[in-house]
Amino acid sequence: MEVGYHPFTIHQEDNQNSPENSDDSPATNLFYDTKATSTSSPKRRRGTQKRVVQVPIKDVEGSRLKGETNAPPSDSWAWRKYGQKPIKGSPYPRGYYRCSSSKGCPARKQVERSRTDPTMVMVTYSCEHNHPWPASRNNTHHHNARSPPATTTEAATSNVDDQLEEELPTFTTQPEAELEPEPAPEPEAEPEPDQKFTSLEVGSCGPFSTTTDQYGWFSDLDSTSSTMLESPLMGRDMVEDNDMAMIFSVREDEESFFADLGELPECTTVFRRKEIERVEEHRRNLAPWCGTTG
DNA sequence: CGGTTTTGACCCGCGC
DNA sequence: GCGCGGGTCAAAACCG
Repeated sequence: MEVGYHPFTIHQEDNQNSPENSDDSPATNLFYDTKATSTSSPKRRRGTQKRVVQVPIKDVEGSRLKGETNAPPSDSWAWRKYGQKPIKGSPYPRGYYRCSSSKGCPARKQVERSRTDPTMVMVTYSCEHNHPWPASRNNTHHHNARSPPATTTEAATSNVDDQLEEELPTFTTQPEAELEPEPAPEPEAEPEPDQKFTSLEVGSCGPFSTTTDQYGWFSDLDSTSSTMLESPLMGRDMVEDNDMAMIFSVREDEESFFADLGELPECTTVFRRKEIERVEEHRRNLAPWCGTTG
């Protein structure tokens, strides 16, 4: 990775968004459901959680994938590409990646360049509910068998990760409260963490983790943003408490981006760090979103 | 040699 | 029922 996700926006989405809205409609873009998927189709995994991150392409360009239009933004996990598909209406293909950090890890991500803003890349992380993500490579570089991230763009991670590690999240997401109350045990989702991972914190759920440590992916992100946006749009049914449904980190210069979104402003709340800390403390009492092994 | 990427085929859900 | 589109599989190629 080059610089992690610097300016970024984070969304949560239902597992099955309208393809048409997958990335190019800002208004819809900012509204993503977090309901776990409940279809029975093997393709539509049950209880999957999704998070969408919008990453400026410039942060990604450094990673030159051979002719790759969607250089997958690097994060602290190892991903292996298992497919690529042209997306209707988009000049850019969508890349499908699966977590290679541990065996049987159901974590996936999709990388696709934004249609409306080719300078942005939409990264959709998905994880089965209650499935523990492998520990962020942030904390585990040394464990990985293939020392240098064998995958795509993650080659030059170390420095940035270390850097980011220091400015740990002053913000957090709040997914768990919105999740269906059912424990939803998913035996099949139980990963057999690779041996090499057994000594790691497998409890954290990667991009879906929720404590400072567990905010694995957030810790990968630059948290220099001074403004957080909450999107109550997640829906009350999913947000049973007053907890934040979601927090977007937005650089000031990106606020203009949101200003363009007609519906957004009226349904967003600006959070300051203090606010974030408060919420974060609150949310610590909540059950982890993607669950822990325990 | 092992892991990753590429890419066409296949499967499935959804809309008509 | 059919076609379309998205997501996944799997074999071959590629790479370190």
